Amino acid sequence: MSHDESEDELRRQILDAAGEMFYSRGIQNVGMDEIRDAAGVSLKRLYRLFGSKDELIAGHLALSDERFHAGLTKHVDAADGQHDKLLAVFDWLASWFAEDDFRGCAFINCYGELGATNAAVVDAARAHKQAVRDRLTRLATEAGSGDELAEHLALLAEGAITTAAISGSPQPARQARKAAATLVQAALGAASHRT
Amino acid sequence: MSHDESEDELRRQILDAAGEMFYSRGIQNVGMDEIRDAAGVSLKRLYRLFGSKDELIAGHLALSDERFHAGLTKHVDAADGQHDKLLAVFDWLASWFAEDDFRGCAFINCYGELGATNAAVVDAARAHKQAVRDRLTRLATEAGSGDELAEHLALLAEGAITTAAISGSPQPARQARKAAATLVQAALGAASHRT
DNA sequence: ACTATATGAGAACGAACGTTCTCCGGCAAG
DNA sequence: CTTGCCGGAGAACGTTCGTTCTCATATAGT
Repeated sequence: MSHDESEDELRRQILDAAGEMFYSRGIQNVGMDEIRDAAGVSLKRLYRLFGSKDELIAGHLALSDERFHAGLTKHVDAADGQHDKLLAVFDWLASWFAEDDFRGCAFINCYGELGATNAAVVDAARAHKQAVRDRLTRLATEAGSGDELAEHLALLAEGAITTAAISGSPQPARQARKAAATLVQAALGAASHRT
Repeated sequence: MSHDESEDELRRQILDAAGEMFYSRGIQNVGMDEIRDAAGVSLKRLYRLFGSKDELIAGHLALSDERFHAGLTKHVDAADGQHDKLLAVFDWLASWFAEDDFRGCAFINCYGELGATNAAVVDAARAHKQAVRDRLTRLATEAGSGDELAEHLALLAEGAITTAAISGSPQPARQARKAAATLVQAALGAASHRT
């Protein structure tokens, strides 16, 4: 019952290797043999820990979601003021888009490729996007606005992600930020006039 | 040099059949044999007309682009006033999202699946998205605003497409329209105050 | 009628892939 | 040292798929 590395460490190591290849090349363009090589484990171990490629995909999406929220939290927490915290979301997008291996949203890419045949992928994508909207709703509420502003900002962020991916430029983050500032101004300005 | 059906008709017939399957199921989940069956042609004819699956993919994207612009034109032309023409874009999105086989943007789905291995797909997606932004820029200019508003509306539209696909609801079109109205108001209101 | 070309139906081929199996070496227990 | 189990390396298997080939048939030209 004792190993050189714990099963959790191995799982993480495999998900790291597989995830990077899944994201950069598309899931169906990565074979289990390549994952075995990149992770430095045997096929037997790989299948003992994950059972099937579909489980690996599910794990990859779970890890992506985790990292997404961690990165977002870090940027938002660093901003001062509830107004700025809302806009910090878009600053975080800018830094994400500037990463040299940026290739859009893992969930959207996965949805396009596998959504029609793998229900778990659709569920994971839906849950992830819903969680993002929920976070924006919380931020908007704390800033004194409501659901509607949050949904609008979510649409801007979503659009910026795919536009940045396809155009290959990080600029959409800045444009989205500017549009977001206008919407925040319109929403909070109106609210503060009322109070 | 005479056939029952012209080569152009056959090409269209094949692209229709292939395109529907590509879009609904993902490209790598559709085999050439299935396309042959659905289009009712022989493999030989299929390969004479297209040469390879990659050419079929390129043709599919070209046809998707054509239909996209035709549908958009129809909706925008039906709107009265340059202000309403800008917002008509989002009404058109709403009717698109309500189609029962709606599954997001063919270009984005294709990009996620094949972008890393097929440069033609990336080029087609980039060109398509750029063309959409150009159209919005034209509409925004005619409405008396500039590039910036057009980029912002493009981000909203883009975000609405993927959000509608993944959430499975057409509602993002309405939300995007509302946000767009706010942005248009802010941009044109400011402009008209200046004049 | 005869030849030559073209076509359709589908078999065949070669590669890739997910998954399982074989074989062998190492190691712990007795 | 022997025995029995566990794990690694990778061969093997069965399937799928893009593409090409075979062969029988139909048709056009002379």
